[in-house]
Amino acid sequence: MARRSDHKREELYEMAVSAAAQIAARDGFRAITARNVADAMGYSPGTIYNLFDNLDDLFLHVTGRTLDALFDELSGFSPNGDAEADLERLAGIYLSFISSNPDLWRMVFEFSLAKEQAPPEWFSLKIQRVMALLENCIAPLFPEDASNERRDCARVLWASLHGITTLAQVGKLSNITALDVPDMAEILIQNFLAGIAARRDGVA
Amino acid sequence: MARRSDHKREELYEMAVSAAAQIAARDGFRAITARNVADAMGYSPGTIYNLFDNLDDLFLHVTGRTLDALFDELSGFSPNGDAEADLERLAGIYLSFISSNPDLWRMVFEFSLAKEQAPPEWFSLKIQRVMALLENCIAPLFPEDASNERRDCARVLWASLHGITTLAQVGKLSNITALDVPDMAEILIQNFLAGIAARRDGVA
DNA sequence: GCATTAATTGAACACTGTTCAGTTTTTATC
DNA sequence: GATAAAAACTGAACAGTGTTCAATTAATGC
Repeated sequence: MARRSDHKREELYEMAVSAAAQIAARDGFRAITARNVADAMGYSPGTIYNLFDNLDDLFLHVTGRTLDALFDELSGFSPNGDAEADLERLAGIYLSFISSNPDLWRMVFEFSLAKEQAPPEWFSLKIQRVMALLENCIAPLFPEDASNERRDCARVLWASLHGITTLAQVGKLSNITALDVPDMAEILIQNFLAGIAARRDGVA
Repeated sequence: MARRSDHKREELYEMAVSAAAQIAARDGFRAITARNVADAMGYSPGTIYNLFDNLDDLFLHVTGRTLDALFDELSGFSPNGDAEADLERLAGIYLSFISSNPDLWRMVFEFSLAKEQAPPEWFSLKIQRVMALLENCIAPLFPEDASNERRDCARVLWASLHGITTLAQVGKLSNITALDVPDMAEILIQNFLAGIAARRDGVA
């Protein structure tokens, strides 16, 4: 009862991550347990600890794959210079990705690493790729030498969008937040961009 | 080994909620377990199930108390009519509350109720109280008959602020979000309000 | 063919939320 | 005051969790 070698290490890794993702998508991410994933793979729990340091490590790889899927979804997008239209298109893709993978997306933020611990670099890079897309959209609103400001505004926008989506997902608040997510996103984008333009032109 | 009656029901409730809050503040909210809380109270685990339906119910009451504490903190505040200054003052109180009670605040959002289940009314009311304060701050920016729009904007602002604070707390992203929370909040508030003003005056 | 190394298991440990029969004390009734 | 009913409290129990690790087996290197 040992050493089967039906699969290579890479295959096992692949099986584990996609089994976990499937469980999360079907039964919620709390249903990802060592024994559940092992069963889905047709292996024993111990094998998972041969592939990953612990369950948190597995979670991290699942979220990594989720970020890749989002980037793939977004990579077909290219801005055409109208900041508001671009941003709303980008946000549309982003929001529909999230709403069709709610539990996978939630994992990205809820299974954070242990306190004080920085994420591995490959993980940070995955996030930066997405941020860069956003920055490109709003670039036309800024003078060329204001790259810092541009970056800061992109971050604020991203964080704000994130707040809108997470609040909507928390069932607790859904009746308070009667507006649906796309409407809220639109209000955010329109006003935030108008504000940037107005302040740039010294209107405010 | 039964029926001590050293404390009334109300006192027990109080003991349980504050023991749980203390544990969360000290060791993180994952350290709140039935046996931990019971030990801290000097009672047995079973007693907790005499007071609450289950641990989620206890969590809900802890977050209720957290919301009350926030409201108390905010209740000294009164707007003086300058929307931006008011909002930044309000956000300042809000942000400093969160940063001094990070784990308690995280609980408010991570221990959401079971899917599809609406929160009890008393819980929704606690949140609405906080929202109302925010709405009052930005009221001067809107014509009197635009109460819907005003409410929607307040919600978007709140959600956005929420996004900024949660992203900052997730250790994973703190190096990406190099800006600190108050700076991001300021960027959000300034641009969003300027946008509202500009759009109202037909500048955009 | 033999020794080494790697993969895989399943039992075990300490923990978790939750239930519930049993015990004790308080309260209500006569 | 005695007795019955109700309420409070316990601790053992159950099924689940993450994680470890000796034991077993198969593949590999020589």
